[in-house]
Amino acid sequence: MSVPRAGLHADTITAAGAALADEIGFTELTMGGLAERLGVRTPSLYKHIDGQDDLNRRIAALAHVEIADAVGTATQGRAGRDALAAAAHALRDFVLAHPGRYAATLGLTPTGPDDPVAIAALRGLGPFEAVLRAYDIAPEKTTHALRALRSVFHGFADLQATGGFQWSTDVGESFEWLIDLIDHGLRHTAG
Amino acid sequence: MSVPRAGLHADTITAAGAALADEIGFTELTMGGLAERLGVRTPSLYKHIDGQDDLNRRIAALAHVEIADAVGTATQGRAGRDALAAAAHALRDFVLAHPGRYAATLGLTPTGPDDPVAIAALRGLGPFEAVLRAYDIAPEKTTHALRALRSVFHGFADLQATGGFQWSTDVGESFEWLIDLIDHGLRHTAG
DNA sequence: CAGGTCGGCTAATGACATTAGCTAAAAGCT
DNA sequence: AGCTTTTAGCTAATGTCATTAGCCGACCTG
Repeated sequence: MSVPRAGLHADTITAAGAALADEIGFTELTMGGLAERLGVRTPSLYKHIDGQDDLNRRIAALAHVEIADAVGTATQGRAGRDALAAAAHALRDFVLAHPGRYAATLGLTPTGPDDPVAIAALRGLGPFEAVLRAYDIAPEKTTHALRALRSVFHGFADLQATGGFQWSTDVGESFEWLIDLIDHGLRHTAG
Repeated sequence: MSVPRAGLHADTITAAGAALADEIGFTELTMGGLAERLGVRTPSLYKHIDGQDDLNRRIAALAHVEIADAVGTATQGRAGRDALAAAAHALRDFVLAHPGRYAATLGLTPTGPDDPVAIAALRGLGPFEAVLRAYDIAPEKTTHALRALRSVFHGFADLQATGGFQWSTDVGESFEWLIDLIDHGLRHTAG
């Protein structure tokens, strides 16, 4: 029986899993479905990844890195409200374009400081830190501001992605309003 | 064979499911585990609820109602920054005390306008609307402000519940700082 | 081309949700 | 009380999924 090799690798599998999750939803992602997508039998995946939890964490880490890249490039050469808006839009666009891999980042408890997910998540903070630099935030308050930014944008992106906004008023307009809210807040809470 | 009835009801099952989810985590909640907790065989649950998805939605609806109650009572007789802080703390306390049922509210797409989950979620907005009343928000901007509040507090609560804050600075302090940020933002974005 | 590693495979197991169909407990009626 | 009807438990069976064990040929190295 001839069984030519498929040339799989952990990264290929992760990328395919992320893409499939974007298509059918993260919760619908199964090992069997992913294997089929890759033209391979389910157990073959276990030669490269350690099971579904490992796959989920790899997808989450990938998403964190991609988000960091997107927000980073979006804010290049911008400052203040400009940078804030660019970062917010980049994150929101990412979530709308890739709801599956974004969902993978939620509800994951890091296993430890050396967890790839934790590392990627930390790296993802860099661009947001850069956005804050243009505001007059006391150094010891930077952590608070960082957490605030993360909360706000993830909260909005998440609620939109999961259909939390049922009523009719334009969501994009609400998003702009939220950016103004944060911009004003950052200016006046700096002290 | 004598089989005395257990006296189950959809509401009892929902309550037990919510409690169990708080203990072991929402994603670990299974029909079998819940049945065992209730001293009953798994298929018996199907006489009262329509399966796991139905159970999840019932738990989510319960959580929405409970959150609305908690935030509502917490903000009674308060206004402005006081009310804002009370609402934020009530929500955060709820999420920390009941992570399982809170998780049930996330990632659920409402099936329609008559979905109990959607109705409960809408009712959950009332208390937040009340908080906004003390701020000088133009009526046509109320929706934006409401969405902003929801995004901010859910974002923070969620990140904390799922361990998104890995580093050391006191989270409670960050929370107070966030409340100030929103308070200032609401005052200065009102126009 | 001989040998070893390793990536595919089939087969088996076990957890889980769900459905079908039985039976006895409760509830209602005369 | 006795009879009937409804219904809430049950056992048994099915199907989906993740995971493990173990085989065997493909590829690399000499």
